[in-house]
Amino acid sequence: MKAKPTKSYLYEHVARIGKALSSPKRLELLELLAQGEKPVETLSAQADIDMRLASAHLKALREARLVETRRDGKYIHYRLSGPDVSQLWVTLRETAEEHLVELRVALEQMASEPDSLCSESRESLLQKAKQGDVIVIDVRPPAEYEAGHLPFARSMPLGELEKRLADLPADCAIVAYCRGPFCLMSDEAVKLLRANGFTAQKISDGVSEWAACGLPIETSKN
Amino acid sequence: MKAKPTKSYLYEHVARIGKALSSPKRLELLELLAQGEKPVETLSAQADIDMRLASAHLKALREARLVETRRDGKYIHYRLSGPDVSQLWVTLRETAEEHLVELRVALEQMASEPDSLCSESRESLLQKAKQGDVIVIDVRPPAEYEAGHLPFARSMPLGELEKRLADLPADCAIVAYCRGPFCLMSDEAVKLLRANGFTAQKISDGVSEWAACGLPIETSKN
DNA sequence: CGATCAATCTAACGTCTGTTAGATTGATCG
DNA sequence: CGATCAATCTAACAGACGTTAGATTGATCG
Repeated sequence: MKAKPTKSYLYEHVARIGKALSSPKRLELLELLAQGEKPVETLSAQADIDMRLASAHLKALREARLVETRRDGKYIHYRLSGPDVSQLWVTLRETAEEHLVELRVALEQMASEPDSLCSESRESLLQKAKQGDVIVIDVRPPAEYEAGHLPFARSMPLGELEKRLADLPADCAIVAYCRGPFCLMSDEAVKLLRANGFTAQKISDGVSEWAACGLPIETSKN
Repeated sequence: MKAKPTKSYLYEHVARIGKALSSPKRLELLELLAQGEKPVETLSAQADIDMRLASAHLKALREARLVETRRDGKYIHYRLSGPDVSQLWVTLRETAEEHLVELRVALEQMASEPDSLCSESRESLLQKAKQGDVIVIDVRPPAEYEAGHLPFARSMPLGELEKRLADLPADCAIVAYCRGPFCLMSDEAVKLLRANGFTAQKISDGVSEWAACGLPIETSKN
């Protein structure tokens, strides 16, 4: 006769996921991975931590089965182990924003371009983008754009934006987005665009938030 | 000039929520609270832990703003600070079930009545319950039923079920539910009902899971 | 008032966790 | 083959956490 697992055994397993989500660095890595598969080196650079520390945190995430790995020569690429992980991150972040006032305050203080948030609904924005009434630009690194981006969005990495201003129509409203509400790249983009006479706004959504409410995501590579 | 909070400050706040979800006992308390407001004494009894330990864990949950308190005489009642907390618990549990094989295996092993899971969709079950084609019974304690239950469900606490078998029609299919997939009460109910000649099945949903997919919840007290 | 009881507070303990830094593995490439 | 580089492993430390048990608060009630 097999010993039946106890009830607390079930909660212990769920707590494994909770533990994985209990470190700020790991959450930052998760959000970066939500932008697409990346090697450890890139992750440690983008999260601004030592590669050995990044490796340790990624090991913890892997043991909680939230991420998976793929070897490619010298590089080991990490990716989320499913779209539900990205959904979990969004739910967790939204719950934090809902209940922690300090977080909402901090978010406001960090915005260098207040009042730049596009007030439109996701659906109507999608419609306008389709009709060409607005230009939606993705200011993340090209690799992240290729891994998945909003429909009708053009890749316009923040680093190259200044050089490529001429590619944008001066008479059309521009809406920028980046990795999500915690990412400041779209904010920087709006600042730059406005300084050059463009009509620009941002949305706080990243691909995770967009996908979390059931809207489609496009990929460029096959 | 005010010092702007850094980016990692944002993740630290989200990690506060993650930390709160990183302990098995706290998760158990959260699930109990998802059934409705309860005093510490009840929580510690139902989670089978010392009241002082329960109090410590509840303090951690309160500091993460996941629960709130209300004083009523000698008793301090705890409740979830919003429906999104219950939603977060469901999302966390589902992610764990999706990615942790050990958890799925343990769940199967713990069921004393396998193959008792009702295969119907939530919507069609709701429809049948409305028409009286099935009897839906809520086998949780009465207080939890009163705090919120599935539409058309009858309160039939597990402890009183045996005495009240006569109240149930012998020719009608019965569907039992309890606190959720981790709760064994509905399983016990099915066992008891079948032993007495009834046609009985269970659903793994509790009110949290039911509400999480947008279906309505009824309350009895005003 | 003093007794009772729910709940929290405090101190103590062993354990776990995040971080750092050095050593090691494993694949690539000249 | 040795050099290089990505990534992991290991050891070590300080700090945080879960648990236990005794002391304390705060409300009720005879």
